[in-house]
Amino acid sequence: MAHSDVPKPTSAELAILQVLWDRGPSTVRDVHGVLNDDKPTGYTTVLKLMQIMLEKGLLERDDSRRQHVYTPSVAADRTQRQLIGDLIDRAFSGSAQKLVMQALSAKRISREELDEIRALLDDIERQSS
Amino acid sequence: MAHSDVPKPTSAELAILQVLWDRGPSTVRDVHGVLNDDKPTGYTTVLKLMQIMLEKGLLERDDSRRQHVYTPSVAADRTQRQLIGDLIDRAFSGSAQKLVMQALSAKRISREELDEIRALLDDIERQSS
DNA sequence: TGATTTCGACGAAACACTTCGTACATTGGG
DNA sequence: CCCAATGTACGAAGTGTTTCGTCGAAATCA
Repeated sequence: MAHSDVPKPTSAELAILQVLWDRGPSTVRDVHGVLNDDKPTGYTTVLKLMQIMLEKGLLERDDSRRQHVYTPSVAADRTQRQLIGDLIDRAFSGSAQKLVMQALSAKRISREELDEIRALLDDIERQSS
Repeated sequence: MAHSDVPKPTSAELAILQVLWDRGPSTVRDVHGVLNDDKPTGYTTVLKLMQIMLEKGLLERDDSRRQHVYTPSVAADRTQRQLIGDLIDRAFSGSAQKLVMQALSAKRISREELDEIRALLDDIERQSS
C-alpha cells in the first residue's frame, strides 16, 4: 500500500468496482441489480459495502440527490496494476516476467491477442533503447 | 476453488509457501528464521499457521522425527497459476491478455526477459496451429 | 539424574471481511 | 394528509485470518 493513498480493494469490493467501471456513476440500486444477477445478495449488503468503500476512499459520491450516486475514485487500470504488483511481490518473488509467463500458460489466448502482446513487447523494447 | 482440492492460500500462508518452495522441506524453526528476518513474527505464530495449512491440505509433514518437517503439497507453479487465474477472473473480466498487458506495463522487464517472453509466445502460437 | 532448552498442541483474543436486520427519513400517489 | 415504496444509516453477528500465551512432552547437557 506504500505508493497509493487508496487501500487494496477486497474481493467483494472489487466486484462493486467492476460494475462501476463498466456502467459509470451508479446508485446502490443499480449496482445491486447487477451483482444480484450473478449471486443473490441483499440490498443492504451492497449498500453497507459501498459506504465502507466511501470511507476508505475507494469511492466518491454525490449525495445531492436522494439516490446517492457513486463513482470509483481510482481508474480501473491503476487498480489492476496495484493488484498485479501485489501478486508479483507476494507470489513471484518480485519477478514480473515469471508472472507473465505463467499467465500465458494459464489461459488460452487467441492468435490476435498474442499479436497485440507482441506489439506491446516491441514498444517496450523500443522505448528502453 | 472448483478445480482443485487445495484451497487458495491466504497472504500469510503464501509467505510460508514461498520459504518452503525456496528451501525445500523445512522445520518450523527454519521457516520462522526466514520470515522473522523480514518482519518480526512469533515462533508459535508460524507454527500455528503451518498446522492450519496442514489441516487444509496445503502442506504435508513428516513427524517421525521430533522436529516435524513440512513440505508444500502443491508445486509453486500450480499455485501461481491458481492465483493468476483468480485475479484474471476477479479483476480482468476473465481476459488473460488484459492482465499480461498490464503486467508488462506495471514493472520494468529486462531485454533478455522480454526475449524469453517472445520465445514463449512463439511456442504457444506454434502449438495452436 | 535434575535442570534447562526445544518443541508441538491448544485455546483464545484481536482483527478484518461480509452479511443482513432494523430503524428512520423522504418521496410520490391516492 | 396518509400510506406504501424507496432510500440511507447503524449496529451486530457470522466467518475467516492472524497473532500469541501457556502448557506439557521430549531431548540435551551438566
